[in-house]
Amino acid sequence: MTCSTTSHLKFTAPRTKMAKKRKLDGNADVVKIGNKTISLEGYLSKKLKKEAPASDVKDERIQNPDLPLTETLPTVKSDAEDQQKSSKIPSSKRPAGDPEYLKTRQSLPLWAHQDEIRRLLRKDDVLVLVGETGSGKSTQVPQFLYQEEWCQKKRVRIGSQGRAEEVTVGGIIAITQPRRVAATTLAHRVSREAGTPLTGERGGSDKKGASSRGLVGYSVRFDHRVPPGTRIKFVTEGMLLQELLRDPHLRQYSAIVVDEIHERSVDVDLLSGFLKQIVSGDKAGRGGIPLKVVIMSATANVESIKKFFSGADDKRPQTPATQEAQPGPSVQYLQIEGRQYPVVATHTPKPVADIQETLLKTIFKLHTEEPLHDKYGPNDILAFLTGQEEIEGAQKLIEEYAATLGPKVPKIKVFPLFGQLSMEAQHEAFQPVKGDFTRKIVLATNIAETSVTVPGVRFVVDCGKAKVKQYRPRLGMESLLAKPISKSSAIQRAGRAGREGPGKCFRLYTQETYDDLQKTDLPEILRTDVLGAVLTMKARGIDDVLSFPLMDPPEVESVEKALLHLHLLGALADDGSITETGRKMVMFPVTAPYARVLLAAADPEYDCLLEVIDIISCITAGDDIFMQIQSEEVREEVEAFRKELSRREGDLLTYLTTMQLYVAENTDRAQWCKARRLNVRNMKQALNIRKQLRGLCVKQGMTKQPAPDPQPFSPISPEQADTILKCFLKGFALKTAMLAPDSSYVTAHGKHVVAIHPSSVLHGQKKEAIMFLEHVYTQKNYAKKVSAIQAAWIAEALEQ
DNA sequence: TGTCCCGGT
Repeated sequence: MTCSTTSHLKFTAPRTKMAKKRKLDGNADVVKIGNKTISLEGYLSKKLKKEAPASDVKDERIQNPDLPLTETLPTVKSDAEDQQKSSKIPSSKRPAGDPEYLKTRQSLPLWAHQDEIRRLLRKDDVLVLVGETGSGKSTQVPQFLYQEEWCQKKRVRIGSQGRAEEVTVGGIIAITQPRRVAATTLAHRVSREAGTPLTGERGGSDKKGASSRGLVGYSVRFDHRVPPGTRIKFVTEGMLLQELLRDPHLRQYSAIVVDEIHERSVDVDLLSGFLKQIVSGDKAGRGGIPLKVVIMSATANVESIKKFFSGADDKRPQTPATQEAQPGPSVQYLQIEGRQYPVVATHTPKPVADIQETLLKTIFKLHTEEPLHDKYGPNDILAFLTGQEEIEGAQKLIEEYAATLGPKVPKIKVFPLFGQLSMEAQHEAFQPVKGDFTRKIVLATNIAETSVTVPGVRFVVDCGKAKVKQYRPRLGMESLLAKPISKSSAIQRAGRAGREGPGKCFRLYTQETYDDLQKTDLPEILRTDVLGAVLTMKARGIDDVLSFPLMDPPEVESVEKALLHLHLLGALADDGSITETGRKMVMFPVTAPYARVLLAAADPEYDCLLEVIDIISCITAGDDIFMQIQSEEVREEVEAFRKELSRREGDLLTYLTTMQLYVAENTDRAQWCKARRLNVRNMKQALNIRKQLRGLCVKQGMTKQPAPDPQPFSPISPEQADTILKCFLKGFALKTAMLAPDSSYVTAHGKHVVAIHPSSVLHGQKKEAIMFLEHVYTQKNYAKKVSAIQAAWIAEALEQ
């Protein structure tokens, strides 16, 4: 047999070398790593190579295969009415936009639809807009609308004759985003397109450009740029919910554009409910001026969303309130093509037994058969896996096998990509790979599905699963397990191969498995503890939370559990109305139990507010400020440093010591973190949260202005430690466990066996009783953020 | 005795 294909040649060359180098029991097609043996035999042979390709598996073209890929420039015909309207605005007041960007804007699929969008919103108040990836909806829609007549600021009289007041309504369009980076980068992009500056903290407190007016602004936590004259404001969903506390009628806005609604965060579900109430209400709170709502989705299954806003879907129990509700508004609908290259998806002919093995084979088959570059750019590979452990295992396998390949085979560089990775390590995965003769392979979790875009990707490998957190209200705990993804998620993953040129997606599951996938993911509100959602509603004036409009209402039992829990925390009175305590709790950007602990800490009985703020700042800053240590050598080295941080009372006091030493360190905090393997990004975030919480507590009169940093470090006494832990029990009385005779921990509430998670400083230790802030089922029932407490404290805490 | 999908106020 002659080796006629180059790819085969490429593989034959390294085999002898690999055999020499790795001494693999005489079988060159076997890779042995740890206790795992993977056979590549057959797969790389010509025989199988003829069978494997797409001929015997079904192909599926994803997203507009017929779309012309050449950029067409539609001629824009503005109608007479439009020209007349815009000519009334003095040209000096009409930002023309930056001509440099005009050509690019005109090439967007959305550009040709701008008159239609304006017309639909003049007619009705709600528009559902489906625009697939690359349509330009997030940047263009607000620019099309802000000069509309209905979008101008107006003075109106509000209230009955006796106590009428004149207020300003409208003038600004808000565009909500699920993530901070999206809100800030979109704002920068639109301000450049508009040719106006994006400067000024809260309308101009910084020196440079403080007085310069701008069209575009943004507002996310810890970062606000709203120049005077802002008409288009990008915000996170959570930020707009927060504004809703102060201004229930959203009076400063003429329109709210809800972007990426298909992601279905709890925040966007709540926001949709409030927006539905505003658009279908009597508008008295806005002086009769309507609020326009544009709902934007990247996926086309919006039937339920349309029904929700038009009121045709009333799933709520029939109560006097729902029966009297007015008929909903009419909802306009528009679908716009995306600008994606076609992606061909292939499925495996048979179910895959070993994901790692099939992943390795798929990647090396691609690597040897496909060119490194083509006219569209690099041909890199992005693989979707479930978690850190799987990614690191796969990386090791790929690197070991790649090292055995001969000099004629292109090199491979593997980049892991998951949330807990440092900023620099994540950044590396986005850079073009160094060296012409190298292919980039990114092994990612779901972070690459929505949160970040890896450039250069033309091949996607999809394992078909993702880890999903699910709350179990009956058990009061959550699970984090790998589950099959939805069809919509599979399509989204495949689409990542078609951003820069025609792509291919290799699904490591069968066509049949794909066909059986759920159409969409379960929205977060059905997978999470609704405690926070219920408190959010109560604080915004919703008395009967069960009749609040939600696209997917949680089970009544879950809501009732949350109401009881809030009552136990003192946020709700016996009649279900919100208490003073509850109103104070929602002011804090932390979950209800933490907010309760903050309030208790200000009580003279405990008097440990600054300490509690330090602890809560560390906990809510990210997954964990302590990074996991891989190798044994590093562990010994780091343990020496970490010893001075850890406290025998457990994780909470360890966090406190860490924060106190961190702020006392005044030479090189980054280096200090590095030596202790602390996540620098999370520590900086913790410091931001600490500053915000301190500010809020001062404002609430809970404490006087704390002394500025750096303060000298003085360790907490055992008595003070007891007080702090008792204070945390005010929020976490139910999350406690006692040591049983068989050395297991049994929870006080529910009598479940829990194990102390290996990330805890108390892992492997036996204490009389423990308190834990998190309860997650993964491999086992794990207790996380654990502290040692006295058994007597549990009864004491439960009595209150 | 051995570990963590992604976001957000």
